[in-house]
Amino acid sequence: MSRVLSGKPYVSDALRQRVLETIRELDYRPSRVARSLRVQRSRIIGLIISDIQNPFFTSVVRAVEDVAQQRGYAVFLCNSDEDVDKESTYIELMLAEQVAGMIVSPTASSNEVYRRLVEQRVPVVAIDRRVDGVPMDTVVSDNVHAACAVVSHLIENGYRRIGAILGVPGASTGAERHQGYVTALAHHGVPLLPELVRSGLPRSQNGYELTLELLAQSQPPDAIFTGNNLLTIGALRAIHEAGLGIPDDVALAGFDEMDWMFLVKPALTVVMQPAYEMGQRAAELLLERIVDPDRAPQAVVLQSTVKVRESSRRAAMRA
Amino acid sequence: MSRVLSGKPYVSDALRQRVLETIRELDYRPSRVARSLRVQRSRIIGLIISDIQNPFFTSVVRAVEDVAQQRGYAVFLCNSDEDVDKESTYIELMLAEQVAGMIVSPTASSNEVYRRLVEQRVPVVAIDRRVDGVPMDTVVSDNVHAACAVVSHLIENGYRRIGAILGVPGASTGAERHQGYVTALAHHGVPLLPELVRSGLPRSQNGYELTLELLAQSQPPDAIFTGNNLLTIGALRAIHEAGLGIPDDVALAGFDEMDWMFLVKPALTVVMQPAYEMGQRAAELLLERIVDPDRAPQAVVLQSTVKVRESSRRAAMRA
DNA sequence: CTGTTAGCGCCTTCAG
DNA sequence: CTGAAGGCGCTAACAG
Repeated sequence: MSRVLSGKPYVSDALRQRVLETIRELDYRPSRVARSLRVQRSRIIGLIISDIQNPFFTSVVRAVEDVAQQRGYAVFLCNSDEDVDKESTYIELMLAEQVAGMIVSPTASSNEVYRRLVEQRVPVVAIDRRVDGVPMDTVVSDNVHAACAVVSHLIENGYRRIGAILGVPGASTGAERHQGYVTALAHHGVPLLPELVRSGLPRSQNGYELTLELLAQSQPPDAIFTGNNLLTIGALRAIHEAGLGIPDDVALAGFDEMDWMFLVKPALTVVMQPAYEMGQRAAELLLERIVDPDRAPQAVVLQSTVKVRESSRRAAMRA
Repeated sequence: MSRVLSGKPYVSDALRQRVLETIRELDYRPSRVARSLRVQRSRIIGLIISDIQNPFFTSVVRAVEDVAQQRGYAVFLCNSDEDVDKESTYIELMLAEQVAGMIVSPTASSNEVYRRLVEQRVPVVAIDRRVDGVPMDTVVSDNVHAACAVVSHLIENGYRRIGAILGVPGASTGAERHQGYVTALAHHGVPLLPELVRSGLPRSQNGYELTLELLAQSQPPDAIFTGNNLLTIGALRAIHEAGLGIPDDVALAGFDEMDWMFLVKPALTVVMQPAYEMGQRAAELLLERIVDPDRAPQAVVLQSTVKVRESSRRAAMRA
């Protein structure tokens, strides 16, 4: 019976038929649980993302699912909600469920859990964010470069008081995008104004509040760079509510997965991360590592797309 | 040992301490797989949604996760991608994984799989969409009424050629929202123009294409009702790209989970479903049914929020 | 209170 | 090629 199901050879056709028929009659379905217990490994990939409401991650999910399904794996998805404790709890849970491996977008760039996973040869891939000091498979995008390109474009269009709203620097994405911003300013000889830089957890509500803070200053910025999808949508809302026009009163440029900014046409420049490709690459890396747990760790850096809109009237005037 | 872990009584404190210490020393972690095999049931809730990229469902996911976590359950999420076969496959998978129960947003309103689940006493709750002819727990929103309210508001603001872009009628949401649209027209004595009604899978690309179709007609609509989040965003994009103003060239009203329409201020009216509450209720119903598999099925209908913006100049003129 | 044991359903191995 | 048996890690039941 077992041999028939697992497609093993050495079974006569007659017996095979008989077994197949009985299976149908009894509406028998194999227990994956028992199988997992026996082989000490399931056909499940764990995917732990830090915010299921962020379209970047939903694209990642779709990609991982597509690759996994194609290779006969199911995906077990958890949402750590930018909470390190939840993240660790879910990792434990995945372990207890005997997942074949996991893909995680780490909430913080240092977390001892990952060292243990790697040492215990648990297949694991970090996506979107790096983990410091642990040699593991990683898929990220070119954050420094993309942020630098966007901010440079603002500068080249005549903006000088450029505010920044970034994710918390605990995650590598926040730190790297901040670095890109600083680099762009330095490169063009534009002074860095610390009072125009804010950071918070990457949620649209924070983007909204931090933008209002910037706009309320006695000398508000003439442009704002947003270092994350959700911060962007929050900033957009704040600027609209403040009754300001984009880009004439204040320009806006930054990360945008859903093309929100181009939809409402206020942005000079947006960055789109290759979310789907990142998810695919992560899933592929994971499957490779499941096959060969001792392969050397790989770090994949994918390129973001920087979309530039023709400059606005005001931008043209300034230039 | 087992008794200590499961918090059973009848264990001396001395022994309990000794066991606890040994557990720590060995870094022992119980296998949920073995446990599931033994008790023939896991502490996992299966959640099968039809589109992970739809913000409505991501809210549902968050809600289900929150309730589940609070009650000691983990959530196993799958994305059926509006594909009946994927949906059935995932249901089988959940069964094979011995989930404690599942919450599903059914892709089609008739699917024999659900009858079997209910007959076999598998705890299952339908969310967002109804399944015909199977007595099961269901959580939906007041689609007919909400759609009717939105369309009525358009009519009361002077619009007469009101187009509609709806999800496929196979899902109960599409059918019910269509009915709300028809009811509103009839109630106000406005003729139903079949050439202004379109439907497709609820994806933004479809909203985009169907809107362009409506706008390309020799007598285009003066307002469009969109029966789904993603269709709304697609319609918004199409209207923008066509260079038309909202609501002066064409008004837009419909379902919108993310407040996109109010963000860009073109909408007269939007409907927001109580996504989070729906998820909560579904999770609660499921947990109740897990406890008592023989309880009578409940159908919960939650109320949507209809947000009305002050009418635009043109709307005021018309009225 | 504590120690032992059977068996959940599967896969692998070994014997026929 | 086919049948039988052991054991994955756990819990429930039973015996001390």
